[in-house]
Amino acid sequence: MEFDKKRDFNNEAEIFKVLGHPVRLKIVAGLCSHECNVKHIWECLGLPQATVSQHLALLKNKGIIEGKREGVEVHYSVIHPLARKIIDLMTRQTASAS
Amino acid sequence: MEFDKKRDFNNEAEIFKVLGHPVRLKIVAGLCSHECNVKHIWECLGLPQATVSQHLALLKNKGIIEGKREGVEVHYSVIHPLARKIIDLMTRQTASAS
DNA sequence: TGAGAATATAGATATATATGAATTTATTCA
DNA sequence: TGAATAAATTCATATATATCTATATTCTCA
Repeated sequence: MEFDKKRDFNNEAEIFKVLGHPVRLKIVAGLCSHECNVKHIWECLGLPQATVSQHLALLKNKGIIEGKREGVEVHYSVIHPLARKIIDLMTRQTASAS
Repeated sequence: MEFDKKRDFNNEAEIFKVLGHPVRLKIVAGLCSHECNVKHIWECLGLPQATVSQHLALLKNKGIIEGKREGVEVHYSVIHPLARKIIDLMTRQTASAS
């Protein structure tokens, strides 16, 4: 049976849902190549600090990124293997996926 | 600059957003292995017909699936290449992605 | 043509999410 | 300690989404 009531993908759906926001996707894609601090992110993206911070909090709660405090700054990096693979796949697609 | 204000992933984010719902993800995953009609889907999933139909409409509008009418029935299949690859990646992960 | 089955759509309502402003917490360093 | 900077949290509000019920559409076939 290809549609199995019992075999669900709830965890995976959670991941997609979180990645399914342009700002968060941009953040995760950026963090995939360079871990960095929060200020750098919101300055680059031209977004309010609070907005970025809230997106980061969500990403952290879902286990997609993790933050390490280094002095005054908190450095974030992507720790979720599937998320990383998905971003990889996506960025390799370049323009063909629109 | 790893966070580029101009280089966005809006199209990709749309795809993730649509896949980021347990029911839709299950539908798309199922359709990846077998195209089939609507009744089969909602019967297997144990969901109201209207609910499934609306999820299908959304998936169709986003270009992830397409429906072909065959007599009384409409058969759906996955047509979005990136979506297909993502589902592939996901199902290959099995239990490791939770 | 008209009954019946398969899908789709509309409208209503509950819930979730996004964002901005203001505030708070955490940390450094003079 | 206290000023300054980085980040997180809270609260209010606007917007989007999910789902249900009811209804409409599309097609087949007797």
